[in-house]
Amino acid sequence: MTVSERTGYRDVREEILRRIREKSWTPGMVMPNETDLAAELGCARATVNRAMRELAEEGVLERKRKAGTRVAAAPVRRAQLKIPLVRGEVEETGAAYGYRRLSHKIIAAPPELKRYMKAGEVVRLTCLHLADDRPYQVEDRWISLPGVPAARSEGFTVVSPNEWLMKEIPFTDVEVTFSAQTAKDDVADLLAQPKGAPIFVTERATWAEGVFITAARLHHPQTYRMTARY
Amino acid sequence: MTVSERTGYRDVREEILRRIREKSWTPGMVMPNETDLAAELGCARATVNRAMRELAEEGVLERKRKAGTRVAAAPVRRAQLKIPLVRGEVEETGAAYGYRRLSHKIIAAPPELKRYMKAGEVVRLTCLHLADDRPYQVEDRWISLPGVPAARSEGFTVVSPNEWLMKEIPFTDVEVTFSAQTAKDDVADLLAQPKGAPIFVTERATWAEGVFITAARLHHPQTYRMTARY
DNA sequence: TAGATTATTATGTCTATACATAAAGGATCC
DNA sequence: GGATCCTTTATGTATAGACATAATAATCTA
Repeated sequence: MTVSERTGYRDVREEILRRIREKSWTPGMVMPNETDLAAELGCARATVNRAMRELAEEGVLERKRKAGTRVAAAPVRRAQLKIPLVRGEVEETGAAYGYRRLSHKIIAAPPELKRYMKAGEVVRLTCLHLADDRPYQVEDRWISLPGVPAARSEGFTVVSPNEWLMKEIPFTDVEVTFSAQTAKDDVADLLAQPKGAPIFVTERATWAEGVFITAARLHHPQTYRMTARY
Repeated sequence: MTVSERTGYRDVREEILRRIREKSWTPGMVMPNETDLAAELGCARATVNRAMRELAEEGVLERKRKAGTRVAAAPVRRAQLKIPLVRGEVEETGAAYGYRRLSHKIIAAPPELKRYMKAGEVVRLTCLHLADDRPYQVEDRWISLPGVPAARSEGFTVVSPNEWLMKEIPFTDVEVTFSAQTAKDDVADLLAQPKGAPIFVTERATWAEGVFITAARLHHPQTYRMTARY
């Protein structure tokens, strides 16, 4: 038989959460230190450390050297948000993905990008992403030419800027913002929505090693949903 | 002087990202195993393990036992999304937080909750959250009485359901969904928005140890923004 | 040859130990 | 009283070694 399950970091994690729910440990309260808790639960300190560290990353615990670990008093939970590529998003629904470039020009960086780059040229694109030939998303895109010189000679007629950039400069740092907005007339037309329809807008800015690469504004028809689970 | 910085997991992390950006390692490609990379970089396997594990959690790498680690081919990046309490959200802007209960009754679980609970009663609430006496968010809330019996005797006139629940049942499991919707007339009125204004809607469902606790639908005026960074 | 069995391998995790480091708390000095 | 230094403490991280486990590859068997 020899059951003898030993306590792993998941067990420690669950035990901590259980004690919080049982109110043995209440928000704001300092909990035992790693060494003591490890001794109590019969495992190594590293095991307790991993459990506590992960819970702190999720916003459940607050940790400070010397001061110890406490249950978060005003918890700001942190969820993992999956950010797929448009193609993946469309294909997951079983639909066929389609892409169409609407406009393409090279211009001086407009004032809206001032936050990201002061001077220099950008590739300015508007694109349409399709699901089974029906409009799915309208994309406004700016690509920094100082940041991505190779973008000058690319037409983006076949490959979408997102996918091209993924191949060219993978795994950048990203900032994402979501908001609900009223469709401007042109966007509403493209998405086959009535004028003034609510639009779920995703704004993205990306950097590679501190250098600004690209900004995008993605417009989804109002049925769009974004899910996070934690 | 004795500089002799030793390579920590952050260094390994950066080194991996650098090689991907340099295209030494390309998407889909199998990269060296932990043991080899540790030897090459002059650190312990556990150090490489932590770096690789975290990158896999962020969606940059894909790992499988025996098969090894590869650069994600169709990466689904994962961002950390901060989910604060309404009060914190409001107070962060420097405004004074206010709360008003609009309606309160106990009813049988409506069909919209079928996904979460089949039978039993719920506390059905609508509330208004204020920033400096101006409407900030309209909340539709359902609390499962089988899940939270104590909610039956609570009036929620002073403390908002969110905060009451936080104290009563802290640190539950949550599922969040965001969408853009058109304001229904009553919600538009409450938020002092024109009819048909776009609304950013957050839907939340929470469980504690597998038991359904509560569902909420939070309506923000269209200016609302949600930011994730990664 | 198809299917079941076994070996191999890379990741997943735990342990004990060590040292680094941030920060609280106390001691000291003016 | 208040600024400065020192000590203590809990977390943060690195390491070597061990065993567990999933999944592939190789082997054997009917």
